[in-house]
Amino acid sequence: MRTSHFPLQTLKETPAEAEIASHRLMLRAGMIRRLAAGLYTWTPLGLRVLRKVERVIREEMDRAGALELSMPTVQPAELWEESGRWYEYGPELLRFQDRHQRWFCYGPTHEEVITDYARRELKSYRQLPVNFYQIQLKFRDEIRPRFGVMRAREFLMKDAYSFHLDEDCLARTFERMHETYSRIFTRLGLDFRAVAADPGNIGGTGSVEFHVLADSGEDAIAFSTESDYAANLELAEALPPAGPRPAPGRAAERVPTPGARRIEEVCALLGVAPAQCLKTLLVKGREHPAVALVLRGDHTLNELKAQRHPLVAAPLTFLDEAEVRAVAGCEPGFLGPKDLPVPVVADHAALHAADFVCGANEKDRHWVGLNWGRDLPEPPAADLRNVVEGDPSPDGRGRLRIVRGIEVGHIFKLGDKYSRPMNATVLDENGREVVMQMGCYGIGVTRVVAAAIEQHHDERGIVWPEPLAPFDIALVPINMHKSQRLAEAVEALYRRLCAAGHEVLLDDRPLRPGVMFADMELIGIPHRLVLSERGLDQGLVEYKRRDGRVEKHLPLDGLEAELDALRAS
RNA sequence: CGGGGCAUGGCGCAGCCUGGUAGCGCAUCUGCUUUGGGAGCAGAGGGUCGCAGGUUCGAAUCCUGCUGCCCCGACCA
Repeated sequence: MRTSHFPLQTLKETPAEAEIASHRLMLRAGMIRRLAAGLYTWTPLGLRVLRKVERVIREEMDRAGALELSMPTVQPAELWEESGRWYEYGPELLRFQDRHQRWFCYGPTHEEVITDYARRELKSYRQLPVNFYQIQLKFRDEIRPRFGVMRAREFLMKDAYSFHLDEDCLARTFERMHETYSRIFTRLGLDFRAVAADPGNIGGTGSVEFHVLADSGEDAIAFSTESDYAANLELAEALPPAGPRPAPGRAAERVPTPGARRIEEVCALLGVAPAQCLKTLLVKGREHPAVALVLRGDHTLNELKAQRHPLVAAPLTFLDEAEVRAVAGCEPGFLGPKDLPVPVVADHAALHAADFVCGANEKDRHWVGLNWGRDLPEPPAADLRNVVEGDPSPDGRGRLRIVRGIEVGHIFKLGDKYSRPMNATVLDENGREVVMQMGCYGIGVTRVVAAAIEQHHDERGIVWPEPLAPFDIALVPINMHKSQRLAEAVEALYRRLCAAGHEVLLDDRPLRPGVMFADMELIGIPHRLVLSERGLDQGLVEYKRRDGRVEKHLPLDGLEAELDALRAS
C-alpha cells in the first residue's frame, strides 16, 4: 500500500474528548472517528487492525472446532419474551417497532436467536456437541459510553454458543474455550489474566473473565502471588483473620470528638490508626427498616457481598441522613454498633478488633477501648469488605495483589437458562427428550484493539504487537521525489518486499522525512526501513524497530532473509 | 439517574465578565524557497458563534428554555 493512495489522517493535536491513551492515540492516528456518543466509524487504517484481531480469533475458534455463522442484528421481541429478558434487560436494550408496530430490538447478545436456531436444527444427540460463533456488531445502550471504543454502545463482538447433551460435555467445551481464549490473547501479544467471575448467579457453574492488565482498566482484579488464583475484586473472598481475637486491654470510655465525622478526622483527633476504628453503615434491611454493617475503618464495603447478605435488602440502599437520624438518634458520622436498635452484622475483620474506636450514636462523641462481648453483644459475622493488597489468597497460597484490568473476554456455562424456557431439546440415545446444556463465549473485538494500545504505546504513539499491526513494514524514502534513481530503487524494493509476503506501507508522499517518521511512529508500524541516496550508494537500508530494540543498517541484497530473521526475533 | 463542565471554520482554543457584527494555532488550497525528525515566506478558501425565544438601536457576549457532548458519582458514617 502507498500512502499516496491510503488516507493517513493523523492529528498533531488531540481532540478534547479523549481521556485515556488508547482513545487519544486512536483518534490521533486516524483509526476511528466519532459519529455520536458511543458510535464510531473505523477508518481504513483502523479497520485493518480490527481485521487482524478477527483473523486470529477465527483461526483459533476454527481450530477449536467451532463453526462460524451469522445471525441478524435485529431480533424479534417474541424471542426475548420467551426467555423473559424482554422485561429483565432494562434500558440497555434498544427497542423499536417496525411499520406493522411489531416490536424488535437491536441485539446486545444472541442467546435467544441461537437457541431458537438450535431448537429448530438440532434434533438428535448425534448432532452434539456443537459450537457456533459469529463476529458481529452488537448494540448496548450504555448508561455512560466512554473512552472511545473501550466502552462504546455499538461494538464488534465475537460471540459463540455451544450445545451439549449433558454438563460433563459442556464442561469439556468450556475448558477448551478457556484454552482457546488463552491462545488468542497470547497470540495477540497481550498481558492478560483469566479471572474467576460471578459464580452461582445466572444458575451456571462457572464463569471466567479474561482481563488485559492496564492501569486504565475499569475493573479491579485480585490475584495471588503464589498460585493461579485470580478473581474480580468484588468477588474475591476476604478470609477471616487467623487466630483468636486479642483480649481487651483497657476500659471502655466515651470521649468528646467535636466535629470528627470521618474516620481520618477521628484518627487524627484521637491519635489512633484507621484499623483501630470501626465504621457503621446503615442500609435498608429485607425485614427490618435498617441493618447496621460494621467494617474496620481501613476497609471498604463490598456492595455485592453486602447485598447478598440475608438481612440486607436488594438492591443495596443506604439510609439517607434523615433516616439515619430517625433510626440512630444522631447524625451520620457518630454511628456505632453499641446500643444501636437495629440488627448488626460485622465483617470478620471488624469482629476481630479489640479495644476499638467507634461512634457513640451521639453528636460529637465516640467510644474508645470498646470490646465485643464485654461491652456490647457479639454480632453475626460475614464477609462484607473488599479485599486489600496483602490479604491472604482465598485458596490458602500466597497473598493477594490488586491490579486493574480491561475485560476483553468472558466465557460462561449457561446450563439450561435459555434452553429450558425456550424448550430447546434433543432426543437422547434412549429416545427421550433432553433439554440441551449451553455455554457462551464472548470476546470484545473492538475493545481488544483499545486494550492492546493501552498496553503498547509510548510518547510517540502506538507500538503494535506484530499480529495486530495494520502494516508490517513502513518503507520511508528520503527525498524520493528529487531522485529518479532513488525512486526506481524504492519501487523495486517495495515490489520485492510485497512479493516476499510482507504488508508494506510505502510512504511515497513528497514530504520532509520528519513528517513521515512521525506519522509512521504514531500509527505504530513495527518495522521501518529508510532508503536514501546515500544508502543506495553504499547498498544499505536503515532498519529500525518501532519498539526501539533494534536499529541497524541492512544490506539491500538479501534483505528479505535479514528481515525474516528480525521479525522472528 | 444525580452532580459539575463545555458548545465559536475539519481539529485545538481565545473573545463573553465590561454588548458595537469574529480572531489565533493546526489542518486544507496556490506559488516560491526548503528537504535526515511534525519547514519558511507570500497569498487563498472556509464560521447565520449548538437550537429557539427574550432584553436592546445593536447580542458570540446579557436573560430564559431546549438539545448535544464531556467528566465525576452509585464509600457517607
